[in-house]
Amino acid sequence: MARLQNRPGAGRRRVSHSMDSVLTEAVALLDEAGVPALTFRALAERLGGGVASIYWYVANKEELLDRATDHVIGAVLADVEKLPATGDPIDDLRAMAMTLFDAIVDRPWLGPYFMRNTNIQGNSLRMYERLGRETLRLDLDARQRFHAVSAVVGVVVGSAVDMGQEPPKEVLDGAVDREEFLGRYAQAWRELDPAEFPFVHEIVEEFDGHDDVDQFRSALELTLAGLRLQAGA
Amino acid sequence: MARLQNRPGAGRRRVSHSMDSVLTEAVALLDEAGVPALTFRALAERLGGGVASIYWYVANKEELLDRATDHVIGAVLADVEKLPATGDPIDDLRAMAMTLFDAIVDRPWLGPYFMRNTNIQGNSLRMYERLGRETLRLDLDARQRFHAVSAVVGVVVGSAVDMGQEPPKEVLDGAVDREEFLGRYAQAWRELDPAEFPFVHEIVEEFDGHDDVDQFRSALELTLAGLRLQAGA
DNA sequence: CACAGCATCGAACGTTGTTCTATCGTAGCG
DNA sequence: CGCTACGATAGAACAACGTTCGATGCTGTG
Repeated sequence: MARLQNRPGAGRRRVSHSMDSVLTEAVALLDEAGVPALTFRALAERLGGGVASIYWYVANKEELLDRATDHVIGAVLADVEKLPATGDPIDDLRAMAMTLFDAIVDRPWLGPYFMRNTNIQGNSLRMYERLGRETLRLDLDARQRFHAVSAVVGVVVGSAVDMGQEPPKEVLDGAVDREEFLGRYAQAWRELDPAEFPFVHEIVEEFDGHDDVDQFRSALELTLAGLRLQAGA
Repeated sequence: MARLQNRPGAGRRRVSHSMDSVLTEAVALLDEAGVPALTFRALAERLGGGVASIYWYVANKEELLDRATDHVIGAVLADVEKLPATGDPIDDLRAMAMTLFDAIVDRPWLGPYFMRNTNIQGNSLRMYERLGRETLRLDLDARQRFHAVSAVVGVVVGSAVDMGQEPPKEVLDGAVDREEFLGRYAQAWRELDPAEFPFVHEIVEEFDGHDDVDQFRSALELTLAGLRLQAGA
């Protein structure tokens, strides 16, 4: 029996891709089941082509993730630019941060990759610029402006990472919903010694069933209040 | 020739471990070269034993990372508890957050895993309690306290994640130092169109050679200022 | 029609987390 | 002293992954 070894490209119908189709399908996989679902094999199957072809468009998986991230940030940037200006830079900053956060709520996989490599992520850089431009209207020096934007981005990413950590996988399967997952945690907290954990007992009812968006908004509000104070506005 | 297949445990001298030795060596690997360096095979070799033995102590890699994280957070917690109380809860909160952040600066791999699973991470939970206890002395309601601690932890983790992202690997190899790595980024930014990126140009000199600790401290200060305002103190 | 080079592809490689099953070593017991 | 049960250890095998290799198809240009 003849060995058909090392005869690549024989038999199968060829398929032609494009950077855009690669990223679109990559994002689709990420949306469906997060980062673990984005494998070169799964992506190739979805594109109807071979695994190695993808390497013509991206050098490695890291670049694939960076480009996929920037791909969706492009749409978010468009949303941000459509936001009406209120005249108050801090109000505008809040609106932009909320828009950005909403996007990450929709796509929890975004969190860890957002703003990771502005060389590749051109839209992320534009987003950074857009946020920073608001600080130009505040009475701050360059360093304060730099730190202010870093702080706002930090709040967004910090909350996003906190949220984005996949619940062991029962939730992804749909076997257990988020509510129950949180509830189990809360129950474990309630059973702690109240003398040793007074604070945890104080807030456990707030934690149980809490809304991530509320949590984020509060954190953002604290930062913005501090910023307003700093700018004397 | 006799096949020596499927005769495990034959020949090699047996080694006995302990939860503590497993975690200590795991942390050593993480400290040396980050998360990618912590493989079950590398860890087994370091312990002088077999790969599968580690699975008697932890169910999987996730749990290994959670336990390793909590292992070092235990030491940080001890540092935090040694901190002198100033009488001002917000000043104490700042000191604790700084201590926590310093630990993450020393061990960048900590960032993404800190506070991930308080079921396993008992020390992280105690740290959370410790931070929260300061808010009990502020004039806030339970929800505000919950959000305040979340915000502070968010700032720490957000900055830590931002910092912890391994520079492509030239820096890890020591071929390029952090200074030059930042400088290259800054250079790329300087070459952008000033009309399109006025903010980036405004802050590029601040970015170049900036100190992560400064950046973190500023973000923390904004949050704490907002908190002080909220508590009316 | 030949050629160049862009784009695609199957197969193979090395590494990883994890599981399977066999084995060792000792504490308890008669 | 021997036997047994069980806590603990171990090598080999497996499936999945990212990545590389070299060959092959396709298409526009001369």
